[in-house]
Amino acid sequence: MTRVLVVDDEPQITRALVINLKARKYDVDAASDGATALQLAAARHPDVVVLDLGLPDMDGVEVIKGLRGWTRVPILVLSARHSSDEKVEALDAGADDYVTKPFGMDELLARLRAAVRRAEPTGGGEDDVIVETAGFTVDLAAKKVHRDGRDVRLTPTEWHLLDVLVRNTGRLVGQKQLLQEVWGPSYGTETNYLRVYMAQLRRKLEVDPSHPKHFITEPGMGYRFER
Amino acid sequence: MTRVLVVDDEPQITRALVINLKARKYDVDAASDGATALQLAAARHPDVVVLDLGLPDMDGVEVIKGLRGWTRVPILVLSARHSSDEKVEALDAGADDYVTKPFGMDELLARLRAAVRRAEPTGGGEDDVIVETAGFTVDLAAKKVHRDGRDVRLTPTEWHLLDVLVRNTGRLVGQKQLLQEVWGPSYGTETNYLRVYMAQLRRKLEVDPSHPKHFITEPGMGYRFER
DNA sequence: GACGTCCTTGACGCAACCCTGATGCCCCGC
DNA sequence: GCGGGGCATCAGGGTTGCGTCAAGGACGTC
Repeated sequence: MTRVLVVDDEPQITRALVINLKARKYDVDAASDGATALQLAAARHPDVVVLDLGLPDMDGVEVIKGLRGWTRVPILVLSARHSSDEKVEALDAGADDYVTKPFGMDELLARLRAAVRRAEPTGGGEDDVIVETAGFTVDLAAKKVHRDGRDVRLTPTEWHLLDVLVRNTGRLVGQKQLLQEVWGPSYGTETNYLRVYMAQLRRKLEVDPSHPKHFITEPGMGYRFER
Repeated sequence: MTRVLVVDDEPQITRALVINLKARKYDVDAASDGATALQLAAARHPDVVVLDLGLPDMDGVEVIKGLRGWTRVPILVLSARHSSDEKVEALDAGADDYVTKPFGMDELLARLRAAVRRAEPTGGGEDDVIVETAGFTVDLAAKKVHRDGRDVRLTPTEWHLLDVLVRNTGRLVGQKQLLQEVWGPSYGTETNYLRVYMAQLRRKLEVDPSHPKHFITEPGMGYRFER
C-alpha cells in the first residue's frame, strides 16, 4: 500500500486530504508542523509527501531541504502563494511538483499518482532483485531470505539494514549513511546499533558468524556486503 | 549536456523556449507536430520532453502514450486548457508535470530542472570512478583497492591520504595541504605523520616499497601520486 | 492482563589503529 | 671530510572502536 505523509497546518485541508486519500486506499500519516513532519518521515518512510509551505514552526523550504538530506521521496508542494519566485525556490530545493491553492482534488490526486509512478522501480524489470551468495539467497522485492532450504526470519530493522547493504553490494557503506538510512536522519553516531544488528545479521546468515565472509567490517569507516 | 525535446505548434512559443534553453546550455531539439516529435524522441533520446497538447496532427495524450510505450523520459506538458479533466488525463497517461499557458519562463525552467533531477541515476547506481596503475586498482567510491587479484585493506587514515593524493593525480600536493586535509585544519607541521603513513601506503601498494613508482616524495615540498 | 517480539542500552574483553620516539640513511652545504 | 636536515623504517604504548552478551522497556497480540 502506498504511504502518504500530509503536512499542513490548516485542519480542514488536512482533513479533506486524509479522507480522500484513505478512500482511495492510501495509507496516510499527517503532521501540522515541520518538526513533526521530518520526524514522521524518518519514522514511517512514506512513498510520497504532500507539503504545505506555510507552516507555523519553520519555512517549508527548510522542510524540503531536511528531507532531501537523506531521501529522494517525491515531495508535492502545496501553497497559497502564486509567485514565480516561491515556486522556483521550492522546486530547486528539491520539490517534485508545486500546486497552488485553491486546488482541485482530482488534479492533486493525479499529480500524486504521477509522482508515485515515477518513483517506482524502473519498469524495465531487468534489475535482479535476487542476490545469491555461497551461503544464502536474498530476494529484496519479496522480502525473503533463503538459507539451507529454509526461510530465514528477519526483523524490520534487520531487513532495512540488509536492504541498504545489498543494494550497495561490493561498496563500502559508511556508518553514518547506514544509521541515517535505517534509523533516520537524526542519527549518525550511534554505532552501537550497527554493532548489535550486524551481529544479528551475521548470526542469521553467515556460516561462521565470528568469521564473516559477506558482512565485512571496515574499522572506523563502515560495512560492506560481498557476495 | 542535457538534451531537451520541445514540441509545440506555435512558432513563437517554440522560439522563446529554444532561446531560453540554449542560453542555459541545454541541447535542444524542436518539433511542431506529434509524428515528428515521436520520431525525434526515438532518434535523439532526449533527457526531458516539453510537450504542448494542442498539436495539429494528433492528440497530445496519444503522443504521451506513444512515448511511454518504450521510454520513461520525463514529460512536461504544456497546455492552454485549464480544465481539471485534461490535466488528469494527461498525467495518468504518463506525463510528469502539467503547466498551463500562459506560463512564467522561470517556473517552467524550474519544473524542467526538477524533472531532470528526478531522472538522474539513483543513489544505488554503479557510476564508480576507478583509477588504475600498473600494480593496483583504486575505486574511490566503493573504497576498494585491488592488487594481484586480492583486495587490500586500508585503515581510515590511509584511505583519507590516498583519497587526497589520487584526486590530485600527477600534481604535487604540499605537506601542509595533506596534513590539513587528512588530520584537520589545526595541523600543518607534523610531517612525521606523513612519513609514517606514506610508508604504510607504499608497503601495501607498491611493488617495491623502498623504490616507489607511484607515491613519489618531493623533498621539502610534499608528495605526488603518479599512475 | 500475560506473553512474546523487537528495539534500545550498558558493560566487558579484545583487537586494531594512531601516535610517538628512536635509529639509520641519503643528500646537500659547509 | 664533516655535519645537519629531511626522510624511511621499526617497534612500543595508549586510545579508540568492535564484537558479544544480557537486561530493561516499548509495543502489539491473544
